[in-house]
Amino acid sequence: MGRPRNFDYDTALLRAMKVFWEKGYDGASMRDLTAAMGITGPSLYAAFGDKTELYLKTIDHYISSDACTPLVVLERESDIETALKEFLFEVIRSATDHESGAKGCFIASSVVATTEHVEGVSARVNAIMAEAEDRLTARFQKEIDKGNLPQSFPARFRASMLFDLRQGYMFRGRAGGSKEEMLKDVSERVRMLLSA
Amino acid sequence: MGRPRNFDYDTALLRAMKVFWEKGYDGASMRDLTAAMGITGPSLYAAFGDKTELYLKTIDHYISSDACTPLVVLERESDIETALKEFLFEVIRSATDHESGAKGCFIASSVVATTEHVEGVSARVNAIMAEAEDRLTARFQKEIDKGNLPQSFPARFRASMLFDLRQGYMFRGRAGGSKEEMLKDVSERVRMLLSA
DNA sequence: TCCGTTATATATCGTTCGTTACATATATTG
DNA sequence: CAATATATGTAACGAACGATATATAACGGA
Repeated sequence: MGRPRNFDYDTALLRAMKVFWEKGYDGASMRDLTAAMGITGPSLYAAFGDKTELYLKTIDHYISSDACTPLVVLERESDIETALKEFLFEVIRSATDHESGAKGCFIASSVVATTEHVEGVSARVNAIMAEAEDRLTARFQKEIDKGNLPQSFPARFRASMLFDLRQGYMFRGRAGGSKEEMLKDVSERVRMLLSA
Repeated sequence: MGRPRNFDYDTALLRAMKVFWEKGYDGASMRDLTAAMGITGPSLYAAFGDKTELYLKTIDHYISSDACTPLVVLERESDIETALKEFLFEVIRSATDHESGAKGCFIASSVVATTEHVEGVSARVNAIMAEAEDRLTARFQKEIDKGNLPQSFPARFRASMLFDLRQGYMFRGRAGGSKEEMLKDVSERVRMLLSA
């Protein structure tokens, strides 16, 4: 009941995320946000709450969509070597070619800077880290259980290596590194990750 | 000639870095900065220029001191396995125990967010990345030349792996990860980095 | 068709922002 | 001891900040 809003909630949220991603929490002004979202201040407050609430909503959106895309790819592909390559392809793609136009990783490049300063950020960052490492570990463990991977390194160890390599790619993307350069040694990285 | 300043330039710069590191460029207000530096606004402007100039000076300071400490350790130690371990120890230490009290890496956790938005940042970030990768590569190449390291992976490849692992540690540090947890698998990471 | 409800647009609130005049204090130089 | 030069502290500038009061517009239900 009542007058319907004449903007799309998810589209507006995505545009807000792009602004926070590129300018950071403090660098993104309400005027930047309303301009990018195509709505007025009161509409923003009515739909998303204040600036901090909007910020947390963009983080939740990123976590539940963009951040897990590489994980889905990794879990879908049965061959571990192919799975790892496609995981890294997806990581590199999102670091350099995100649909929003922003570079790097929203969490690693922008959000993490506010962990101590904006309430609720730390919990979200730790949650997504834990989930990612668990799912990466499960994928390696599955391969070990099938006998396709030497036990010389534990699954959790390979997972944390892969997770940290991801941060490296995200840093490179944010710093302006090219997709082509990052793609160069994916095969060798996979070979090292699977080494005995 | 003229009245001497009654604060220490480098000490004030270090305190400014801590503020930028923890709060980011936009999150750090001039009042935050002057309070932490123990000086007044006009003194800050006279000694360091405006906010952006001060910011760039803190970046230069970090690059020329903190950022290269692990590299120095790596180059000093002759045994490659020990060198890599101590490099990672130093990375983990600076990610979790920096004298300023800030967590993570100033560049990776804060500065990189402003690459597109603050003039001069991008050039500095790219310069320090290039230097770091060159010095890491040189260290691995030296070992290959001595015949202590298989040529199965090129020196530059091992270097970029190590560099990206560093970003992972820095991310963990910023997110509140503990030193002890990070130290756990240093030995195994070194083993994998030296694998054939 | 009128009412209750929610969204929208305009205008503006008080606060904080980065920055700077201005006057004063403390050094060196002649 | 002047004269000059630089640093300091106080106070305040205009601009931009996050947030909102108010009035109007557009829907569903009675």
